[in-house]
Amino acid sequence: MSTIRDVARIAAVSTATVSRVINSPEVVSPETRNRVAKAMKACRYQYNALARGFVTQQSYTLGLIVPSITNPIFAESIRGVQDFAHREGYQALLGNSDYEYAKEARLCEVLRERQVEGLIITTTKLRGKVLRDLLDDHFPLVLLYSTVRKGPISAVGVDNFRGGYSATEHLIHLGHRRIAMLAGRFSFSDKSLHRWHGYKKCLRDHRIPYDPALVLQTQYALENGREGIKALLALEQPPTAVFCSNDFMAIGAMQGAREVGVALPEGLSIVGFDDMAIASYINPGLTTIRQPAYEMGRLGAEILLSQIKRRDGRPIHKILETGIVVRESTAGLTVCEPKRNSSLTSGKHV
Amino acid sequence: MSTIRDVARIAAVSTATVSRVINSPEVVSPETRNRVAKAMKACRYQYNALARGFVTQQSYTLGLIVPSITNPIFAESIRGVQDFAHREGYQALLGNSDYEYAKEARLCEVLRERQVEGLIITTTKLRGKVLRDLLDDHFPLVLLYSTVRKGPISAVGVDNFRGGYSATEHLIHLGHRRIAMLAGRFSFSDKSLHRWHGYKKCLRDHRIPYDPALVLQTQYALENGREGIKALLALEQPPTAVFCSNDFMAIGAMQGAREVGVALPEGLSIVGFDDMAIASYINPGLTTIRQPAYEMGRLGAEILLSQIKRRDGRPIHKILETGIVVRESTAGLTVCEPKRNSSLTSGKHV
DNA sequence: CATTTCCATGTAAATGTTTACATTTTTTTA
DNA sequence: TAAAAAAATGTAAACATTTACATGGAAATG
Repeated sequence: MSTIRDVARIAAVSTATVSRVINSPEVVSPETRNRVAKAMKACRYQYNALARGFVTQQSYTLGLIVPSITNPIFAESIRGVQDFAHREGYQALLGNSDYEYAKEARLCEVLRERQVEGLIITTTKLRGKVLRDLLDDHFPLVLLYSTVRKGPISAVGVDNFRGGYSATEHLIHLGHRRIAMLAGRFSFSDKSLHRWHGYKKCLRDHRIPYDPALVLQTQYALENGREGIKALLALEQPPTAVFCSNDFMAIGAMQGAREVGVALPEGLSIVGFDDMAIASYINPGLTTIRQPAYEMGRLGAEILLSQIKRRDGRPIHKILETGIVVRESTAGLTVCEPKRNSSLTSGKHV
Repeated sequence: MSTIRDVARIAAVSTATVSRVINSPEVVSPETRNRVAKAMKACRYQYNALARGFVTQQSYTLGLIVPSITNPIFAESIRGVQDFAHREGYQALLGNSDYEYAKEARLCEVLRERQVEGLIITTTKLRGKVLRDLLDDHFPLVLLYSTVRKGPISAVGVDNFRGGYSATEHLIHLGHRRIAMLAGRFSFSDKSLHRWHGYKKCLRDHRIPYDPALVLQTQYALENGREGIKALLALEQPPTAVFCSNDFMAIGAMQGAREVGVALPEGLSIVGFDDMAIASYINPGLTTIRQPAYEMGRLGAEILLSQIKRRDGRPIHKILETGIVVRESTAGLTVCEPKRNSSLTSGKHV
């Protein structure tokens, strides 16, 4: 691979001049500029951005850690981050934590070794060594899908409490009283915890007793929704509606309900969280709480880059709006409950 | 940020020794090793992997370009690439081409400037300047979701022809004769082209006349499937079955069919391609051609890294197996066709 | 015409590691 | 115990750029 030196030799100028035609061509005379351009072609010169980063002490790289790249909601956020970052000349090194704190920690380490200028993390543990170390070093950092609204770390997220509240309220307005929740594990996901708080508060506001048996903590995948709903429907007093911590769980729950013969939405109303693109394409269409995933990523990148530029800035916290999207997976409580229950216990349905 | 030099000074050794305790600790005496370790702690030393890459001329980074990160099938492949790459100490810089050749070209450029040691690309244009340049420079390169089985570029993919053939054959065996295809645009996607060839060949083998009116080229997203199927169902002689170039289109087609009142699967059988995780969770479950997406990514990374290690190696081509996964979105031709048609033209259905 | 200003270019140091080679110290061998 | 071998450490150059500063010549100014 040829270097700036080769180009300089061929064009009979100094390396400084070559560097100048690359970085500020207007400052070098047209003739030399031309000569250098030709020399570059002649030796198939390839610019080395790493070497530049090495001397300018800027890698123009940022790190991005999400729990699961296979979840389209995070994929959208990744797009948001990349779109903004690319426009500013930055690239992103992407990592999956798989909702595991150890992987998150390891990723932080290798990304920092690679001199990322900042990190965007959807963290699995808000009070862990990872974030503390980053903070101690005043390392530019933005939390995504965050629940924090103040404190030293910049963060962008949505109002999960309110999202949980709206979801539950929607179900209550439809006449439901026995409302279950399929929640992500609170220990990995403070988001899920906040949604649960919203759910509980809404029940209380409507004088519906909270029944812990109706709340199941599991993981965020399709199969967890499927198994979770089966467990709930097998209860002595099964729910007539369920609020799921994300759309995967909700879609899993739909399938699980179908498998035990519960008709949707008559036999069970389901609300999800996220509003992934596919939510309006499944049958019945999924009622869900919309999160502006792309926008969250974009904004996260914007905040991070501003933070990188002026490292003394105050932390920024942004809470984006969610909204309930009502589709066909939720319906009023019409069917006679006892009947459904008795048929459920018999284990066969139509 | 403190450097190896600071550590050396504190531990009263040379920088070479510090480097040695980092890279081959066994070669330095336990006492010095200890002293150096302490010094590192003392000045909060952070290893700079970029500086190392600079001197060793290895970035331990590879570039990965996919058409759409929001498609879970590609997300799975990304995971496959990352899992293998990380194990070998590599990181991946990820880029989205959005199925646009210009973006693909631009990404190649910036990734090469960043000294990625190799590229894994799901290309949108097999015979373009991008790949030619890469090839001319003997740049380590692996094509993913590739249709090529020979030639100078390493590639891993599936047998798209056969996939298209199986999908069509399945529909024919169910009794369908009017089988449409919702295809990705052949100009961006040679995969789609090959699937179409499989589809045509299968029709011919079963003496079913090929009707170009039943083949629609569109993009790969949900809404394209939805609109596409509506166009097809509005034909004078609508299809009774449709083979879609990916699962998004198929799921979109389901929704589109529902919207014009066609019952699934009785009124229309649908076959997808990919077998994304959600395919077995929707209703009806999607019959589709399975692609080993994760494995493809993993294998691509493996081939690329082997290529990086010995750059003289012969190109490697791997064709992975697909298989049809039969679910509920396809059914035998039972309903009387004319009846459905007449009701279709009236525009209202149950 | 002498001085100042400006423009274009060159010089050389700096960035944080690794590593071939050299040197010193310790251990083994005869 | 001297010589040889092995182990531990040091020296310094190299990697591809950028950039502060220097330099020389041309244009502008008095």
